[in-house]
Amino acid sequence: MVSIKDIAKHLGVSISTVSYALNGNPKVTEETRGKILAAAKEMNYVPNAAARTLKKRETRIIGAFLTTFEGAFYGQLLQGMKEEMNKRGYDLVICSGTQSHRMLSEGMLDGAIILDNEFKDEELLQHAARNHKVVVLDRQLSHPNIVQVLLDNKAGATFATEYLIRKGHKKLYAVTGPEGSFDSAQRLAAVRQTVERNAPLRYAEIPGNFDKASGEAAAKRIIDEYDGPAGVFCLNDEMAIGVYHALKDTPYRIGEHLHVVGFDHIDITDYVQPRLATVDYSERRWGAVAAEQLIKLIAGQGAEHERIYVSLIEGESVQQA
Amino acid sequence: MVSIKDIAKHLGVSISTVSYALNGNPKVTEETRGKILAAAKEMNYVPNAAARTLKKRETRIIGAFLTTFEGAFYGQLLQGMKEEMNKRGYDLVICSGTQSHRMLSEGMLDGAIILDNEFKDEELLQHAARNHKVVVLDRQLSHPNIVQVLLDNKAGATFATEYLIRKGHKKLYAVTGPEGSFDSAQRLAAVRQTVERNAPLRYAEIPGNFDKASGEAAAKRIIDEYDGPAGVFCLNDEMAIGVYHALKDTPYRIGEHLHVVGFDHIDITDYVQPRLATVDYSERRWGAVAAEQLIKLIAGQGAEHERIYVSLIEGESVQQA
DNA sequence: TTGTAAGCGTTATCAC
DNA sequence: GTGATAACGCTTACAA
Repeated sequence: MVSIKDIAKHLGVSISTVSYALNGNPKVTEETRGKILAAAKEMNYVPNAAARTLKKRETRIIGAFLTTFEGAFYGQLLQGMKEEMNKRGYDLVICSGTQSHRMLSEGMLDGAIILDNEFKDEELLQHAARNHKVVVLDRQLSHPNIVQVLLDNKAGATFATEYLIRKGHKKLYAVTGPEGSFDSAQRLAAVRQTVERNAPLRYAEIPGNFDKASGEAAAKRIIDEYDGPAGVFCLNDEMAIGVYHALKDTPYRIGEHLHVVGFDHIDITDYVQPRLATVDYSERRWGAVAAEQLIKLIAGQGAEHERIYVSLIEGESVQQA
Repeated sequence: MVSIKDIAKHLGVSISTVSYALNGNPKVTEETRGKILAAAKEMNYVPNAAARTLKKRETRIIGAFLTTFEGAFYGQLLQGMKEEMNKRGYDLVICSGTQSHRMLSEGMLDGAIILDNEFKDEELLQHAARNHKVVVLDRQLSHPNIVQVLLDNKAGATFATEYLIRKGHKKLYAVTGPEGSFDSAQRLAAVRQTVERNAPLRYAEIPGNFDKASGEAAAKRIIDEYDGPAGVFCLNDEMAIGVYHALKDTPYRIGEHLHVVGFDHIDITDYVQPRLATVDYSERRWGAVAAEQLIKLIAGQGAEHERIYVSLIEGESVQQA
């Protein structure tokens, strides 16, 4: 590998001159800079990130941590992050799994955006305590080096539940997310509150997992105990799609027997028949805001907790009771 | 930041002893190792990746390069890669955009998997020439440091086209991918060959872009010139979904006026009505094989070009003509 | 304007 | 079995 030392030797200048020239330091004359740049190109010089990082203690790389790469969910979010980071001279890499946590602790990343509830609070706090910067998208965590950018789950779940009630439904189900999910917990709390406010209503919760399979399972249970039309709020769209799937080979129909609302407005919701009512928000914006706040945090400019607003999209999956 | 030097000082041993202990070198006695490990934990020591990389010239991180994070496509593929890499002690990060190419050239990555046709052949060859290892999923490239793991596009496209023909369709459309796409080019070539073999047929190509919008546009054009049922092979599923969307508010029906086949078997194909016929393959396997070959390449064990086999999934989107 | 040199945190080679 | 010490490639005072 050719290093600045090689260039220096080749040109008979010192390595610091080469370094200055390469970094655009105005101390070096246009002439020498030109020569050095030409030699660098000619010799196929590429800087060594490890050496630079060791010295400067920054990589200009941000990591986004996801629980898994699977699922139709994250595209726009990541794209929003990436564009925002690139604009500001940072690169984004996407990581998943416990193994990858070392990249954070070992200093390969200038900051992290967390959307992975398997990442332990404690680990994040410890990381923050080492003066590293973190944005969390999936929990509340109080530390000067941590900023939250959270969905307005409460508003979304309230909209969805009120929508079912407004349409005259007196029997409601909520299909929940997995145990540790912050989003699920927040949404569920809002559902309960709304249900109480509109008492009396029949209301039951079915534990789900945010995946299609658990949506199907929930649908089966609902059918089993069917005694008239019911409103079903799946706390995310994937599970709602599971409900559609489960009903396919039964006499039960969405928008007639089961009135379904989802959450997330994933692509497929616009394509299923009948169209799924869901809670919408801009994934892209979510990502962009998270990126923006993280960079502010890194730059030492006061970053602030942010909330991403949501809205209800009505659909034919819910009809008047 | 606490370094091995600090630990050494704290314990009154030399830094080399600390390094040996931390790296499990059997030279150091159990006793000293124990002390050192305890001190390291207590002092909150974390190794510095930059320093290690500078010295060892390896990161044990692999990068997968994508054109974009958007689209419902890559989840299983990446998951397959990740699991395979983790098994072998490597980490995977996902990168996108030209900016991120520096991570490759600057040595932050031990290898790369490329699925991004905006990545120039020339750049990859140059990288390979520097003795870096690359697996390409989206092109053919001949170099000892480059291995191809490609979909069997030819088989898939042939299956799809023959399926339409077998169902009695005499008027066929192919909706293509973007200009530079290797997959699109290969699929299209197979379609043409199959069409020729089954002459005479009416056959037209509509340029697409592998996204929904271009599928919708294609559908509009097909409707405009409609003069009887037609078979439409969309060279990927996303465009096929676009066709579904475009027909929604028209009198034309999938499986009646337009008989549609896609490619990729993305999740949504199982959920749309009528179910979309498509070409299936194991994304997960594709990722796993790519990872496996890359690691072989890095280890200097003869890696080989691989082909990922595909199969046709029939669907109600195609009916007898 | 350019050169010298220290140092970033490791690993690894060599003595002891 | 342990300890000095020289690298790895770069940035950046400071000296010339």
